[in-house]
Amino acid sequence: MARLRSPEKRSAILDAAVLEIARDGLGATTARIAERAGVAAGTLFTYFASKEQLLNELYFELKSESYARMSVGFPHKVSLERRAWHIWSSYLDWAIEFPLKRKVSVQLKVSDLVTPETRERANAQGSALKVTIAELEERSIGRGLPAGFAGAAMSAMQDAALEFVSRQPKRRAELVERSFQVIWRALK
Amino acid sequence: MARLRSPEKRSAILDAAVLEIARDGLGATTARIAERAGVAAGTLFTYFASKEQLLNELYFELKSESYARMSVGFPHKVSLERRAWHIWSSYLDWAIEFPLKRKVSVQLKVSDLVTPETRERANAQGSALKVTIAELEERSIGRGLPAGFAGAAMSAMQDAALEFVSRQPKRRAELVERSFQVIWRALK
Amino acid sequence: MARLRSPEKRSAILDAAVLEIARDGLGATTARIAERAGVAAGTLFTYFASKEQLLNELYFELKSESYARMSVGFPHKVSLERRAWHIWSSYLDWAIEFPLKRKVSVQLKVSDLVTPETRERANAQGSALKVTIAELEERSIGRGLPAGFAGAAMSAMQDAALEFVSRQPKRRAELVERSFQVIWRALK
Amino acid sequence: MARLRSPEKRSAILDAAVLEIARDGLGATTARIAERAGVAAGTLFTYFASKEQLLNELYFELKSESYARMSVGFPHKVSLERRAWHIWSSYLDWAIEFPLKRKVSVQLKVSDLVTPETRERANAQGSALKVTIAELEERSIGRGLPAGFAGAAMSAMQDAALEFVSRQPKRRAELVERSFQVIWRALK
DNA sequence: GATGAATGAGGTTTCATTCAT
DNA sequence: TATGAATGAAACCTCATTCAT
Repeated sequence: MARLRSPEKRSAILDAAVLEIARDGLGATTARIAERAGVAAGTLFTYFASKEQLLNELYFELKSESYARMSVGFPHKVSLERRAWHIWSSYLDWAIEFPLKRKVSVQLKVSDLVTPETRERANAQGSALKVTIAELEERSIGRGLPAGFAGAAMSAMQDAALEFVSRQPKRRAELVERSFQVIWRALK
Repeated sequence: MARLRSPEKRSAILDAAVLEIARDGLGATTARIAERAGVAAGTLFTYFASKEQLLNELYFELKSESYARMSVGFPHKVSLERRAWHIWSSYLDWAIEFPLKRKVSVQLKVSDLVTPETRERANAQGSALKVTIAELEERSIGRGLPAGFAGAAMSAMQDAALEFVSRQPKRRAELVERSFQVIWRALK
Repeated sequence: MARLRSPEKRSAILDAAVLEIARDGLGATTARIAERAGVAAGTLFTYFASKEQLLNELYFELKSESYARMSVGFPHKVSLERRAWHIWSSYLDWAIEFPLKRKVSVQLKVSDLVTPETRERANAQGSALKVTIAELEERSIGRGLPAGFAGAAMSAMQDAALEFVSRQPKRRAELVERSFQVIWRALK
Repeated sequence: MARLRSPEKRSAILDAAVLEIARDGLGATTARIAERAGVAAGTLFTYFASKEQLLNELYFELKSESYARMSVGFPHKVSLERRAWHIWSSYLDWAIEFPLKRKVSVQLKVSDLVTPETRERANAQGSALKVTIAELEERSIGRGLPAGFAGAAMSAMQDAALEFVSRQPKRRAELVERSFQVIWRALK
């Protein structure tokens, strides 16, 4: 119930959780997570009050991490297409580099263990991208689609693209680009 | 002759599983599933050898059902766009009508409990749609995208669309149509 | 609860029980026994009221069978040593010929599932051998050993001998004879 | 440091197992064993990975204990007969003193739950007795009996003797001695 | 704070037995 | 009588969480 005596230990637990959940699903045990993190079973609970809380924090961290990646070097002053491309490619880079993190992120997203509050906190992280997303949204709305649809569509299409990149890693650069062309044609 | 294994009981168990998994995730207990199905705890195991097998069969059934819905009244001889529209709208109709079934289907898809064999068997069900999908595929391939990408993209975009339909049920018809326009523009 | 519509079926169940118990111990399931016997699970219970009763009857049958083997061709009018040798060798012949039956018989003997009544009924079968045993007993008693000791000692030594015969089947005849010499020297 | 695994608790579980198995056979439940040992059901599994393992360790401990008893005060430098007598009487003392332990030991020996590895480990304990046993063996081998037979014969005869001691406890000392005379006459 | 043994509710699955067919 | 699906108690074992050390 206390907090953060050692940030390294906290990170170790979260990293271990990714590996264990990737292997065993959300049923991954706290005991195994702790063991892989190199801490005792009980220690886990000094950093996270419960397994559910651990899972929520993990979701938040993963989302934060991917948003951070998209924000790095974000080109604020270029054309909408160039900015969309930045989002598209930098997210895919992250997802390709850390496939387990992405896998776990998806599992958590789909599950009911992650609370609405956590989802909201997580989404709030992407502030750097908001202007760009907003511009895309306006176009969508202009076509009668609800707010948020453009972002959801991009995200969905990225999931599809990732499937194929993971099967043909050598065509990675090409696939990332071509798939962007598809979504861009859809949204522009 | 003794009592025969009844298809109704099997269905009751599968239906109950949908409700319980929708509420509790894949951790839903066999005891509760059995109870909701109106059978004894042990009876569940005369119909499904294990919980894992139950889950696999459930995935298969849900996929079959959605494919069946798309196949009903499929217009084999109309334009590609009209056929794509049929698939688009009939799947969304099913998903909107049975939101829990779709939710559970997604949970199962993401999980590792569903074996590759089951996934393959399930996919093999959609034969009626193959010609149409194949035509869409050809276009994708023409643009340097791998086989299967068009189908995956449609499926991903449908997931996105569903989010919004569930939030604004009254705009259902409109949203289904507009979102089709988006994906069609992307793939055509 | 009824009885013996078909003696063949009864035998088939008992035979199947031997095989299953030899493999799985007394925890062998009635379902598997029935299956191996070629009858339905429920049928077993028209021949034996309960698993416990089946086990008791099985013990009785196995004992009867081994006693029967010892009684066949029993030489009533020869020397005590020759009669003891008949008992010794004919029992070992049976045990060597049906190792699973002997194994199961031992498991049952040691267990508490077999009631005193069954044990008594079973022992009562060996009437043909009584005169011989009685003569051996007298000698034992003469030496201050209690009634029954000679029989028990023979039986115990046979168990020991069987271990070795099963490991070196080729020396069977020799081992049977030598071990008899050992016990005979002890009891004569 | 956390609580350490306590040898007392381990012993308590093994002791409880003896009592429960003596009463209910190998089907004795882990829950009851734990309860009688005064620990929670789950605790049993921090000391023994599974019921099967518990049973194997129990067999080993019981064998060790009886070997230990035979080794105490073992007279290495007296005649073979005197040494054999020591083994004979000290084992019977142990078996008479702890009839349930002996009963359970027999049940385990007969069952297939005890692995060959455990049996071997258990037998390896009796090293102090090896010289004596070896001398007895030589005599047996001299008479054409296989190695190990003398030990098996003694053991078998002890089982027989125990039956009678348990029925007539008052004649204990006498029966132990007389039965030794029987086996000694057989083996000398 | 860190540890890991202890807890005990609860999970999946088995199985002897019953009973509708 | 024979069948085998149905039953539900109970078995073994797991695991999130607590707490003595």
